[in-house]
Amino acid sequence: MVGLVDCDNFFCSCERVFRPDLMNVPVVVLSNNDGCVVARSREAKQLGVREGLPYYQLLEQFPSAGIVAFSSNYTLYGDISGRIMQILRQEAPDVTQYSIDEAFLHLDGMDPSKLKQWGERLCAKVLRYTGMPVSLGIAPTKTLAKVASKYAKKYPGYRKCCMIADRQQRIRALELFPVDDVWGIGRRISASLQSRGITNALGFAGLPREFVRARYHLPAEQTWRELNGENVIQLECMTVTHKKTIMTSRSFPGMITDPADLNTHVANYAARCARKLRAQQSVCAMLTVFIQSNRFREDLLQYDNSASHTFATSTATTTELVNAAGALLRTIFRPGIYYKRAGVMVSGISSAGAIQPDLFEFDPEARARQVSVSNALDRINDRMGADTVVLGAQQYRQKSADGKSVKFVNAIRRALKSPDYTTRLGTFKVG
DNA sequence: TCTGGGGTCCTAGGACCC
DNA sequence: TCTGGGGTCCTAGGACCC
Repeated sequence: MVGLVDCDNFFCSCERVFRPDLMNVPVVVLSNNDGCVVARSREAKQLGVREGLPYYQLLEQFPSAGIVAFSSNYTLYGDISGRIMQILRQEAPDVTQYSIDEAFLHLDGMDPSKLKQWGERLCAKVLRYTGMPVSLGIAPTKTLAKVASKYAKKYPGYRKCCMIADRQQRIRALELFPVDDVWGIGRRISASLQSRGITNALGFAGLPREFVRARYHLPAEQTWRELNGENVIQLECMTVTHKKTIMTSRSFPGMITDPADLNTHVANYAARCARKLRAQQSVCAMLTVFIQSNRFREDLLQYDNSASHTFATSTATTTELVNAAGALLRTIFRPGIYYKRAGVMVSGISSAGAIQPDLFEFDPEARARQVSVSNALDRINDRMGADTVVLGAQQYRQKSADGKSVKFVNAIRRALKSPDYTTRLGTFKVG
């Protein structure tokens, strides 16, 4: 059997851990720049707050609903996630973290007749130790465990743990389950199924396998098999060791026309990619920069372009990535465009221990210097706080009104951020 | 005024090879 | 008028996920 642990309204629940006064209050968490709603508490969902709703529209549509909004606080969420995973690893034989708020439990070898009770106790323990409500679905396959976890979440009678053990329970569960809620069935396939009159998961599972394969391709066929009780999605495959691409991108609070400003953003994204690469002991062979205008402003000239650079020798040093990104940006920058978003992506990722040096251009001493500079940056920033030391190209500047002085500004708007309760004692007051 | 960010895998089609 | 066949690799785009 497989278990799926899923935190209830994860980001909102994290905010509530240190704000128990919000326990029955509608809460939402916003994306970067306080742009859109990315998480909603149960109360907010009941009010009809859609996922992805722009914050300004939320204010317009729910002026007096008493909704409390937070900027996203990924430091807090990551830390709480780590604490939950730690408890799961203590209690379950084998755990695969699937996302920041989900983990699969490999439950072979455990007594099936005791799994339900064991699961209830596990969820209660996570709640007691971390303050986070979690739900657990147990079933023969991962896709069915996902189904079960949604029932566990929805109906209090399950005491946070729902198990699909035999054929009859499976049929019943799928019959009452909307097909568009099935893991692996997205918007497109769901729309196509609806047009054929298939609205629940059982209808999908009852289609001929060959038809599903031909019409919806391999991933949907795997979902079909999983719903029919065949375990095809392997836990091992999902154990993410090294990411194959790494991306850092942002939308800007306003719009940008100045190439120097744009360059500062791109330099920071490149530096962040370099940091992420080093964190997983990797190097990249290729770097891509992309810039975009504001797609919501149809009255403005639209522009969307990207360019890539291949390194002679794979690298993860901040200096090399920032330099390459700056050079690429100069090739695609077009004056007169109001830029809204930019990003840096690195790919061709391999292990830092197995670098293939370029035959003609490789300079071991220069490389060693770059690597030690990057390592020093990491050590300082780990200890003193992110972005304590950055390259000159990464500095955001804001001139004073008289133009005589320059100060640093935060590029991201996070006006409603909660304190980093669990990781930075100095940032909030007790009591 | 204000509209998120970061991934994975699959498939089709073109480039290229012998 | 005639102008092969079979294979691999790469890339862009689609679909999905959280």
